[in-house]
Amino acid sequence: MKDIHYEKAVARFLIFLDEKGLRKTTERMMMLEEIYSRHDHFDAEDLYTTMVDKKQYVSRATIYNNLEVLLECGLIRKNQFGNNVTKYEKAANFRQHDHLICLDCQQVKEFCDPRLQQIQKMIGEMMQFEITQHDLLLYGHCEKTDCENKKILSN
Amino acid sequence: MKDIHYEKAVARFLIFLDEKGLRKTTERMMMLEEIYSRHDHFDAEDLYTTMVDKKQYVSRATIYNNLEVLLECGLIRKNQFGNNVTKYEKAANFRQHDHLICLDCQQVKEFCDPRLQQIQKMIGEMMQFEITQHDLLLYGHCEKTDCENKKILSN
DNA sequence: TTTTGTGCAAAATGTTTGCAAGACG
DNA sequence: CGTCTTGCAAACATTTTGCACAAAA
Repeated sequence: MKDIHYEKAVARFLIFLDEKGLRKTTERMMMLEEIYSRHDHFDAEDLYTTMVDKKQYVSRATIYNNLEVLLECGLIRKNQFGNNVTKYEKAANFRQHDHLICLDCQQVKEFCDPRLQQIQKMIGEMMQFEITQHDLLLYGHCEKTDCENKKILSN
Repeated sequence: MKDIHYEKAVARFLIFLDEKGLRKTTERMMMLEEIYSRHDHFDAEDLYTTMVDKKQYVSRATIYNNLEVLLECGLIRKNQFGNNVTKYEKAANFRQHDHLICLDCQQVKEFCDPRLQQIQKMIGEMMQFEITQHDLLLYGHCEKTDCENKKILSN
């Protein structure tokens, strides 16, 4: 749990809070710890319920507020996989990657492709945009035998 | 307005409705016509208000229902550009394209890159997914002089 | 005439906001 | 202490649902 990524994230967060004149609150540190112990794509409600279950009491308002702070600090990444729910994942120290979503069982896999950086650069020049980030979503059907039931899961 | 794309869309829609045993209602045909006369990325509410303004009375429930039908028929495409609003655009007879979004003024531009098809194919084989579609979002800052004000527009 | 589709209003979902009370610096 | 942050509940925005009535086939 207390791995190197988490330690680095804490350090970075503290510096960020200081630079922005924001306070180091228990809630913020608890959220960072919880997020860095997860390996999934979660939404605000997931985070809220897990934390409450673990007796790490934090209100929804605080969750929403600080997801914004963590996002601005670059410690988490925001995603939307086709439905209207905003999903997050920890971000620092990990390679840029993109997502592959199964339309039947909603599982999300990750992959990397270096060509995307080239595309991003080329399109930016061509369209006269300063592109800061990309997000490639591939949708399809996975090969799990128990998938074709089209179960509706939340992730 | 009554261009070739629209005519083809109508034909395709009628066949689709017939095959699925769905009915050809006034509301469905009005929606298709309105959508094919637009050239933007709109949401359910945009469509609702425009149609009501034009005295093409359709309820919100009907809008939502039939956006699903049109989507399944492949006549429209669904998008989410970072906020929690589902945007749509007409789809038939147009080349696959992707989107470039300005984080300041929210304008959306379109582009094509053939390499994406290759990436899609390769990743599908590698990850053992049958990939049916992709969606590449590039985010950045456009070069409009009046953009940096970070105006909040809806599109 | 039999269903499917529509419209309305209520409910459900996800997120934001206002404000009093609490905690950080 | 002053101010930022939290927690609660109410407000909001978007989408879904239940049901009576209308209209395709």
